[in-house]
Amino acid sequence: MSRNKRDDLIRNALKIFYRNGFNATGMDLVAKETGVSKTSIYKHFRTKDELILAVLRLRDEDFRNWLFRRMEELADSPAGQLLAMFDALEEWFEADGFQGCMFIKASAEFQDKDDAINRQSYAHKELLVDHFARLAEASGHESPRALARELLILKEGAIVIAAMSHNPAPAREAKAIAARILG
Amino acid sequence: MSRNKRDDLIRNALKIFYRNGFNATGMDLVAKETGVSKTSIYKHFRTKDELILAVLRLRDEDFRNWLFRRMEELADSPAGQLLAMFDALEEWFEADGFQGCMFIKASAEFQDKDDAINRQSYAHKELLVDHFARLAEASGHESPRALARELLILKEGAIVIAAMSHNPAPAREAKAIAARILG
DNA sequence: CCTCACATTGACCGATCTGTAAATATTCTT
DNA sequence: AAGAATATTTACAGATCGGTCAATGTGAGG
Repeated sequence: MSRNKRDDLIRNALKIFYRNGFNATGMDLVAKETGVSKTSIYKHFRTKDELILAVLRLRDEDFRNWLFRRMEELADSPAGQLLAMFDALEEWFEADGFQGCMFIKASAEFQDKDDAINRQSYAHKELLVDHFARLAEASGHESPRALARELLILKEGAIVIAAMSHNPAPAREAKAIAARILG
Repeated sequence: MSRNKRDDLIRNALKIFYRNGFNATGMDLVAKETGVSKTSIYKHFRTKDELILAVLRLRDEDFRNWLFRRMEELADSPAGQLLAMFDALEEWFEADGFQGCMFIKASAEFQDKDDAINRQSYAHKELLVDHFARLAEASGHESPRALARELLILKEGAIVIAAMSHNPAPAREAKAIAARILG
């Protein structure tokens, strides 16, 4: 299987897991929907967990690329970008197929502290904080790390409530808070 | 089975589902750990989903009772109680067996918009908002509902990050934000 | 003590779970 | 084109899934 086909497999598996959940999705369904037989899948991933980890790596890249680029498109200054994050989130919440944060859901289903899926899910959040902290520092804020962690809390809270309520409003509500702590 | 035994069953099932997850916990395990045979369980709950709904009803009562009482114990004024919520959360995050919010996890595993489990999970959050809004109104705040929704976002964000990172710090960080928007 | 209603049980059902083995296509090298 | 190496498939294994049934245990009323 070429690298390309393997990437297609991961990308298709991502859609299925995001739509259906991890434990609720059997490998038979993954095989059927991706058009790749189970044996071939297991040639490249020793276990279902390894496939999930590969899916989460792809999701991490995709999501950070999308979010950071969108923040740049929506604002010029670092502080403006941090605020614009919530506009980007609102677009996401309104998009077809929005089902909440894949990492929160992965962490919820694989909640063992030492589970690789759990650790990798939190690593994604740490990468977000790193980026927020860089922007906060560039904007001349004192204690950029603390600000970055506060923004992460706002972002995750907005995602969780938007996903549960099927309503994008939490993006604006979180933005209102962010505007106050950024000003 | 007496009402008492039925309640015991629900309470024990709660512990198992909270520790193990919903889809990952089979009814055979529930039967074994509660000491009640599967047939007896299914006499009282027609499906696993109905048992889960009963578990979530109990959790809703338990959690709101605990949180609201703890807020009252920690502060007198309505505004003080809203701020003290984050101290109560910190205690929860530090407690043995803390595994995040059961409703967020239920919503993550049963994400269908029309799923009863999903709707009941969000209903719990709405009850929290109602209480926050009453306190916000009693504290003389303008737009108490908006403030209540903002506090909910802070609370959920703190829970999610605390659960993923196995670190209670988000409680203090969320409290710092709350102090600013309450002042 | 006997009976009847009910609670509870171990065994079981078909479906589905993750993962694998043997057999078949396909591709690459020479 | 021949043969080695690699991909892929079908079929299946053993375990577990949610849920059920026939048989047993139990307690109250006569």
